[in-house]
Amino acid sequence: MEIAKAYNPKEAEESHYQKWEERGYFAPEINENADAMKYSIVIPPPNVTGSLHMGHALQHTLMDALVRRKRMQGFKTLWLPGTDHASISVQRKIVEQLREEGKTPQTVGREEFLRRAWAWKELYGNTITEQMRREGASVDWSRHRFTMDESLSCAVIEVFCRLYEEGWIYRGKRIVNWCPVDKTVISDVEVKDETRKDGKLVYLQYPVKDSDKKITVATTRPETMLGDTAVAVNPSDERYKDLIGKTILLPLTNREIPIVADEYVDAEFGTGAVKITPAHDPNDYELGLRHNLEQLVIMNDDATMNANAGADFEGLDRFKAREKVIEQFEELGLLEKIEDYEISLPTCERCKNIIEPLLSEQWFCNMDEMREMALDLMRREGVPHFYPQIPNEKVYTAWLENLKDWTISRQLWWGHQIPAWYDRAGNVFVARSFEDAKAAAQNAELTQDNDVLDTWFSSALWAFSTFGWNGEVTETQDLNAFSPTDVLVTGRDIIFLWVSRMIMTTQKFVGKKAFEDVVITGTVLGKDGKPMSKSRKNGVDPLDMFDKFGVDATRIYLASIATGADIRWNDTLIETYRNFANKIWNATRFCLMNSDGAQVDYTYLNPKAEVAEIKRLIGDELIDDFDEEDEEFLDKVEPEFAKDNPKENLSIADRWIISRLNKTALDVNRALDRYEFHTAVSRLYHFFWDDFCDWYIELVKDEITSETVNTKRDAARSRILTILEQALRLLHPFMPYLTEELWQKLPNISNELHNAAYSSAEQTIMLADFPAGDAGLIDERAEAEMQAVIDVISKVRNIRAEMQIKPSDKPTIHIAAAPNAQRIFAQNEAQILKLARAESLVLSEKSDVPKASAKAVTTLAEIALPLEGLIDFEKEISRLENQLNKLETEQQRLNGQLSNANFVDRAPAEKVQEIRDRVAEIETQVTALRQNLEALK
RNA sequence: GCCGACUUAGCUCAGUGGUAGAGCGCUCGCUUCACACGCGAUAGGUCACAAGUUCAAAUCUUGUAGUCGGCACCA
Repeated sequence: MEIAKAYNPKEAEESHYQKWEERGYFAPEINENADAMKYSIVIPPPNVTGSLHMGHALQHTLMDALVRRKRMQGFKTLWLPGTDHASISVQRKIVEQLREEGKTPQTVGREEFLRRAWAWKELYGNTITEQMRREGASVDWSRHRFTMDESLSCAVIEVFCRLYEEGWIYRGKRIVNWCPVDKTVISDVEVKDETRKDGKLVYLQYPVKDSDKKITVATTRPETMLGDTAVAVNPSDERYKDLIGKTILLPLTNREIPIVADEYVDAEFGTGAVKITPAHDPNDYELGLRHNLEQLVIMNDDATMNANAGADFEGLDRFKAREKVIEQFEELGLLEKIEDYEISLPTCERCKNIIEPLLSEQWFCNMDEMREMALDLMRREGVPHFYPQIPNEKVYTAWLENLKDWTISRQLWWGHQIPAWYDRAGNVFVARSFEDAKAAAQNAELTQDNDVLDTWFSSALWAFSTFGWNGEVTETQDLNAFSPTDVLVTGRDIIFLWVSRMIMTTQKFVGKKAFEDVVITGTVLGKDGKPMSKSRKNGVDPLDMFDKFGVDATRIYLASIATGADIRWNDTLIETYRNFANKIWNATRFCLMNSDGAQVDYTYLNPKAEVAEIKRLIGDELIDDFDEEDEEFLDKVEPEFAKDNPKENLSIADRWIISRLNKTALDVNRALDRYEFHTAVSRLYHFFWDDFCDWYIELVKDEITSETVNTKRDAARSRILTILEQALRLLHPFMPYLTEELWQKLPNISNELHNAAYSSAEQTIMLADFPAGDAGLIDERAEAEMQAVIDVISKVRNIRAEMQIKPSDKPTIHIAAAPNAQRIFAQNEAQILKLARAESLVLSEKSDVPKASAKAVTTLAEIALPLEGLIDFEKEISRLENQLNKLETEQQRLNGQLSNANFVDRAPAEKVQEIRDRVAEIETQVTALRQNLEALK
């Protein structure tokens, strides 16, 4: 078989996804087992305006790994994809489009605006879904949902109406967060405080009427003084006591405003006197209500001043107005001072512009009932389980406990229009349809509320609206089959915006938990350690990474990040995994180049079958003496048995790699069960590279590449192929393309390797059974023996490197060891000679070699390489001293512990014994090294 | 102001009580018939600092410093 020398990701990425999708592997219906357990995840719906960024790539990688493993394990698996309609983003695009044509939303009207929005969504809305195909995301496209789909929209209407009818949703006039650029209100969670060191605190003097006194107030927003309707002081503040009840002549305006007393004012802070602007500040608003103050709105929706600000200011932008107010105060001699002041500015999370607190009539949702449901779920069942639990669970519950009403209306057109109608008198009729509203209004003439709902209002229903719940239909097959979902994988930034709200609404409307577990990923930071952003230009486009390193390398790199930890983007790390992909490719290439006469066949890998076969062969007369645990006995019968059964003849190396493989499989499964993706990746990386490539392939290489055709060689070829096949399956959830590409090339692959739930599907690694790992195949004896062999080879290599022995020089290796250790080395003589590049192996119980030898010790062996003429005695002495030093340091430390009576008395006996054993080992080695050194000196 | 996280090799990061780890980089040697995106061998760390608990602390407790995050406040 011709196979390229290096892995070319593009080739593999082109062909497989389409097949997987067309053949329905992503849909839960592929599962043929009627009793299969379900496994479901809903995707955090990306913005329909968006394109894939690193955060998506990370989250999708983790979700896909979870889903692919569960699918391979035979679960009826659904990963449901979708997009949300992103009110503000789309609105902004269409406004921009209109502006280029010299039009505005108002001139074209709502209908035309929405027509354009839908057209835009049709044209560009698939960008991200196409990119997800590139990622290899195994989502069920047949269940793709969009938040403005008809059924999901019905769900929104139903939920709004129910909450209204129950009194949770109401309309009212409040101070809200107004974004003057997007010209809409946004909710508290969409406001981001930005600390600015260059703020100014401006001290303004207000003259008191019928007095020559002035009151000084301080403000960071001087322009709002145009909307002041009072000055407040603390009632017990001696400085101002006599002024309470008097009147201020508000400069720059013709207005007179009262001086009021209120406990809210902190006499210690600033001047102790506060200007009150009820229509432009939440605290002032509350205070204004208490004192019955006028609420004077002085700004337009674009944050320019309106007529209430006075003719001098009308039309001016808020910041221009600020300058002008300061100038005029200065001219009037009423500007006391300006101080530098660190302030935190509320900014719009999306457009970064400064939010203006503004008095406005909006729809709100009181969350008290739903909040209690969510808190209750956490208190009683600990659901959802956050991964990592710290600090996410605490952040989540603390936020819920302090939850305020949610501003749900938006002054936008793209989205779910609020199902509220008004008659001419301004009476409101909330209803599921215009007809219902009209009936309720007794056929009065009605106009619908202009606003739409917050996009997050519909996203909040995602955990059940996606399964068909729409208010009218409240039970569907999918809802029963897949809800609650098993896990939600998302970013820290939307715990409040989305996760918590989804938990609350699902609890209230379906009476279920939305999901059991929540995995909170960290943030992928730019190379500068800051969050990636367009303005910083530190972003890394996942698609560029796919092109440069391949999808699989990018995926497994992302999965290698510790769960929940932030990671600084680093090209050299992704290169590691590109190299890893190439390593897998080449290991497979090697196996395939030597695969004549071989096939993937699990009967080659089962030492248990071997034992059973031995039992059968040795017959009845010996069966009574047979003991599986009796290693001596096995040693005796194995060679006999193997003579006739090359298929069942497992070497120590075979037993070792089988043991390592099964440990790996167990570890990978355990790690993924705990969402420790990085642990799983690390185990796979080191198993494949270190155990399989560096050792196993090298150990069996001679046998496999032998040109002598015989059953023994073919058995060895089959074994390595079978190990490889198992490794590919373990890697598949992280590296879907590479593993499918290679798996399909293996000989004797068929759907018989599938999990039982997929026996009719065409052969694909996607549906192969995921290795669970078999603790019974862990062979500690083989691992210890193999380790002894590896130690010897490593020590010899070390001597060779230090003594600068040419690769072509092949010394003789002398090993002094106990008889049973000698047996191990004898059994692996060929491998030791090859990997240590030696001519011959001499085994003995006692060391007896020429003085001109380089030496080393391992746990089980004393090694000597006679190097007549090659040895540099000085170098050898320092080499041995180096070894000795290390051992003696350890010896000292351990002896220190053992001589501590407290340790021996109080530490677990097991631990003490462990250390005693280790000391004994060290002593043997130290003695040998000392003797060697003596001999040299 | 409150709460929390982090500080480990030159760099980026794993590691929740018992011999300090990985990848990259550095040094040395290899065109060894899968792979130079490779192979082999080294070097490199008072685990931020201080005190405490413990037979034993990178790991638990407290404090200090620095970095970052969330919330509150923001006249």
